[in-house]
This record gives sequence, structure tokens and C-alpha cells, in this order.
Amino acid sequence: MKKRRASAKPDQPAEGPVHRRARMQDVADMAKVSLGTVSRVMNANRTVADPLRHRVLEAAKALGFVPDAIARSLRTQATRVIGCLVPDVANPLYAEIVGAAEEVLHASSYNLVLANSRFRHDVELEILDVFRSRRLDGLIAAVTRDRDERTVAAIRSLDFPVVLIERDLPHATDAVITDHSGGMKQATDYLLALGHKRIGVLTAPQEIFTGRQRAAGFQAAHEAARVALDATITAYGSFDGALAYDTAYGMLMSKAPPTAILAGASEMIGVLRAAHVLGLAVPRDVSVIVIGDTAFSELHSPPLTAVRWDAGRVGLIAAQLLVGRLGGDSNAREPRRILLPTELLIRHSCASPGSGT
Amino acid sequence: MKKRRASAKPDQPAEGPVHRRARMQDVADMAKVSLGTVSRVMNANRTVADPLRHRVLEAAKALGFVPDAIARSLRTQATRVIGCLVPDVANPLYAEIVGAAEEVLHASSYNLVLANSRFRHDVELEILDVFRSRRLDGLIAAVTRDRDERTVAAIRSLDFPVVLIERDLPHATDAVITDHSGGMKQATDYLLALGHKRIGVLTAPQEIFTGRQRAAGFQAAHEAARVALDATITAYGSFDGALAYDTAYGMLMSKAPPTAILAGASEMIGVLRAAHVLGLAVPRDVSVIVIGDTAFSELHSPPLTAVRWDAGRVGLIAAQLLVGRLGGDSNAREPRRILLPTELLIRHSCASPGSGT
DNA sequence: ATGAAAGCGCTAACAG
DNA sequence: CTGTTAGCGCTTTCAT
Repeated sequence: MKKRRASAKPDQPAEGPVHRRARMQDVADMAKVSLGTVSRVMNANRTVADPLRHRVLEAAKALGFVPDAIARSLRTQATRVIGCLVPDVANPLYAEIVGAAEEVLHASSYNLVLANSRFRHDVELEILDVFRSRRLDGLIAAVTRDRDERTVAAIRSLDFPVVLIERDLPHATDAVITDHSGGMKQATDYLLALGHKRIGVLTAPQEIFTGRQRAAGFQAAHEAARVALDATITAYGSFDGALAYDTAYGMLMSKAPPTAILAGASEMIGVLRAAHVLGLAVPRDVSVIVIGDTAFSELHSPPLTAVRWDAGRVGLIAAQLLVGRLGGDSNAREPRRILLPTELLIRHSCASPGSGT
Repeated sequence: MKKRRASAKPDQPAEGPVHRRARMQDVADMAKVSLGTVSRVMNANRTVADPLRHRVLEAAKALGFVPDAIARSLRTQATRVIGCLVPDVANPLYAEIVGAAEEVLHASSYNLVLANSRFRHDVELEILDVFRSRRLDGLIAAVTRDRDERTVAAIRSLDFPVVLIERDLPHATDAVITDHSGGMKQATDYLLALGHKRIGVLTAPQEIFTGRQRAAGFQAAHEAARVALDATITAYGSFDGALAYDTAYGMLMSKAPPTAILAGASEMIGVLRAAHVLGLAVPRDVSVIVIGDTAFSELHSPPLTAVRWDAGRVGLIAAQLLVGRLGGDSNAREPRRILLPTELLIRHSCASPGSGT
């Protein structure tokens, strides 16, 4: 018989839970069975005679026993923890994704560890290392730069499955992405058809998949219509509120201002503010289309025409992909790449150019 | 010499990382030192002679060694994981809180496990159990019912520190809360001063602290002004978009409709929609004040008067409280309760009653 | 200053 | 069907 947990101090703790956390051995002792039997009962996998099983269950309840997930993970080499790496949950778009992913994962008994890179490359690499040391079962990630050598290497070196969201790595990976290029083309086509020749853009940087796709759609539409692009009114980058405002203000004040602007949901606020400050009415003086639909778009006056897609679905499918792969239902399958559609919601923020300025 | 990891199959794996994950023993072997020395080097706490330390560091790098957080946690009984329980991260208010908390925790080398209760009591209790089994170091929680017996007991039984956000349990706990009662009183006073006698309300249920506080502030203002409350236009509950719309529609269509409405940020969308559908102009026919300020409030036409507070700060302070307590800087200290202020941002959605209907 | 060895709480292989 | 036992990878005395 071994003596365990020799306590350093013999006095009783004055506060907090009175009892130590019960271990399986405690349950086994109380139920007068062996440790292995308790384990079998807790894991409900093996056959245990009814009388024993009842004694175990009762003892466990009496002691308030909860199995120790850490010990189990060490033994089984599975943690039932999925990492989720996003630039920033406070961004409604990502909040939606993370929320939906968490729901799916919870339903399959996985927990979600959340980390925000805040668009910082060094922070992101550090997070990836921490995730590695935590031995996650899987990762859902929207890295900040999907063409960066070190990021790509860090993702590759992970020894658990990864599902990318709205990103595209050089090597094959599970991924769920949205048709930003198609959405952008459709929006640009619409503006071009309305007669706009000078269309401004404020959206994601080119070092991210979404930014590249949007730029591609934007260009494709211009080429098809044989309208030249003007680099002075196309801004791809990471905008905070102030920078979006300044950039939009600069475009609108330039010698040859755009007659329409396409902007991401967070950038749009700055655009609208700049237009307002300059006394420009939407859509009379300037047309706008927001990339990413929110409640705000519909309730704004005038209601904003928007490129819409289902962000929640992105997170949901990403989680399903991961759970499927972990379930090993066909583990050796090829990397899967899911493409979700976008649509153009035509409301009242666009008109033909020429009435104002 | 022990033989470990007898492989079941002698053939090489065809895909995935080529090498197994390196353990400390592998590093020790390569550096020709003992396991204990590697541990000492990795934890940078004990004195290790320079030549040895360099050999260890080199071997570790060569093998791509990352310490196993699971094994460490089992041994040290500390996980450096903090739980975060909220109703729903997709709600911008909570997204803000979670984002800020994660930032503080990351800076102190903690990871954040996120769980959404989705306002379901049973799910919440289950989550609390999972958190217990994961042996968290601490918990930040906004439970869905802070007076429920089972919830209270579940929180009490946790053997790690808990910080509540926007909630109030019967027993003393660390908590960070916002002055919702004061904010609500100020908003109601303002409406009353404008001459409103019938003020409608749509906000959180009474089983949550915030709901109770808001109701208290609302009542206090009415009592001070000697204006009677009308239960038919006060709705405390959990509203989704459709329910908020229906409720507002019902109020506005009733025999004695409110001349002003106070509503939470998510409920406000339904209120505005109902007013719009009924052809009621804001603020001519009905005044509105939104509880919780967002970018939307300012850009709406007319810009919305709002009760404002800093949600990010709630998460930030909650995390700081927890980190402080875990740091043990004065661990035996009393439970702390931090109260954050609200302010009334007067914009253009309120007017004296009487011009319309 | 370094090495050897004892577990943390659990699962799973092996006996019986 | 049940008990015994060997570790999972690490930290931490205890010797040396």
C-alpha cells in the first residue's frame, strides 16, 4: 500500500472547497472495486457487471468525482481541444465565425481555444507554437498573411489537422472560402453598368487571400468593360477607423475623385463619415457598395447595396470539416476546399453618376 | 535501459510530419545530459553550467523540441488556461469583452477556452462541468441566470478563482459590472424631462443582473418624477430579432402606445423596423434611446441617443483581476467588485411628445 | 551543479 | 468480468 499526497501542512485550509478533488482511486476505494473498473465505468465502453457499476456510480456521485481531463489527455494523446486563430474576435465577421464553430465543436465534445493575432505576424507565430505545445487535436485558422514563408512553415509543421478559413496556402490544406472574387466582380459590373468609370476601393490587403480575390474580381470587371483602373483610388490594406476615414477623404477630395466606392464593412463607416463631412450625398454625389452585409447596411439611410455572404456558415463548415477528419470517417481523404457563394443585394446606395459633385 | 514506444507497425508513415514529436529525453540523449538538466534549462529557473546549457539548447533546436503542456500541467497542477463563458460571442457586446480579455490573458501567457451557453441553462451547467474536469486556472463568466440555485452551486464548487462579468451571485465573488441602473435612470430622467409620460422598454430579463438593474433605474426615475409605470409597455426578456420586432410592433399598435422607447442594442433594430413599418418617424412620432452604443447608433438617421459604456474595458478588467489573483500578489484579499460608469450620449432620436401619432 | 527516481491521474494491455 | 500494472512526458526532491 502506497502513501500518497503527504500534506506539507497538517492544518485545515480555512477557505475554499473543503475536500480535495477526488481521484479515481478514491472512487475505487469507496466502491470497493479496482481502479480499472472505475475507469471502465467512466468510459462506458467495457462491460461491467451491474452491481459493481452501480456502486461505482454512487461512489462517484458521493465524492463529486469528475475525471481529470489533463491526465486522460496525457495518457490517450488526445486533448479534445481545437484551436481557433483569428485576427480579432471583436470584428463582427470573425465573431460570427467563431461563434458558429464553437457551437459545432461543443456538440461533438470539443472545446475551443481562442487566440487573436491582432494582425501581428510575430504574435501569430508565437500562438502557433503555444498551440503546438498544447497538443491540440486540430486547428481552425485565419492567418494574417497566407503567403509568408514562416507562417506557411509553421502551419506545415503542425502534427494535427488544420482547416483554413478565408485563406489559401501554397500547399494543399482543408479550407473553406467565400467567392470574394465573384462577389466583387458582380458589384463592379453593376457599378460599371450604371455608368461609373472611376470606382474607388478600400478593402483587405493583398497579402491575404480575400484581398487578392477581391482585387482580381475588380480587375476582371474592368477588363471586361474595357475601363482603365486608377491606382490612386484603389486602396488595399489594413484599415482602422481613422485610416479608412482619411483614405476615403483623400480620394473624395482629389482632382479626379471616384463617383462610386466599394468598401469593406468596417471601412464603410469611415467612407460614409468622409462623404458626410464633405457634404456629399449618397447616392446622388457618390455611390457606395459595402462588402459584407450587416444589420447596419439595411437600416442606414439610404439602405446600402451590399455584397453578402454567410459568415456563420464559414465557421460552421470549417468545424464540420475538422470534426469529420478527426472522426476519421475517411481520414486519408484528400484536402477539401469548400467554396461558399456571395450575392449582390441591391438596395438604394447606388445611382448613375452625373447628378452631383 | 527501457525500451519505449514499440511501434505496432514497422513501416514508415507515408504522409504527415516525418519525425515523431521530440521529448525531453530525446534532447537529453542528444546533449548527453540527464533529463533533469534539460528540464532545468527549459524552465530557466535553476543554475546550469554554461557549456551544458548550450548543448541542451542546441539539441532542442535541432530536434524542434517543444515542451508538452499536457505533461507539465499534470505534474504542476496548473494549466495556464482560463475559461470564458458567455451567452454568445456572436453578440458584438460579448465579442468585445472576450477580445479584450483574451488580449490581457495572452500577455500573461494564459490561453482562453471559449464556451457559449446560448442562454441555455442545461448547456451552461454542462460547460461548467467540462471546465471543472479540465482543471482550469480560472474562469471569467457571464452566466445566463445569476439567481438559479444549480448555477450558483456549480460556480461555488469550482476550485479555481472566478470573475463574474455583468452578473451578481448571492455569495461574494470577484466581479466587474457596469452601472446599468444609473445609466437607465439617467436615460429615463431625460425622457421624462422632455415630457414623456408613457415610456416603453425592451431589454434583458429579470433573471439576469443587468435586467434587474435596468428595471430598478427605470422605476427609480418614474418614482422620482411621480409618473406611473405601465406594465403593458415594459418588456424584460430574451429577444431575438423577430421577437423584438413583434413586441415593439405590439406596443406601438396598442390603444395607449408609448411616446418613447428604451431598447437594448440588438432589440433596437426590431423597434426601428416596427416604427418604420407603421410609418412612425423618429423622433417626431416616437423617441428612442438605445442601451449600448455601437457604430450603428451614430450613423443612423437620425443619430441615436444612447446609454454608452465601454464593453472592452469590462473584459480587460475582468482578466486583470483574474491574473492578479492567480499571480498571488495578495491572494487572500477580499472579493473585489468593480463598478464601471455609463454615460448618456445625447444625439437626435428624442423630442418632446405631441407632434405626431 | 548534475543525475536518479518518484510520481501527477488516468487508460489499456495483460492476467486470471 | 475484474484486478494489476506499466507507462503518457514532465517537474522536483533527494543524493551525490
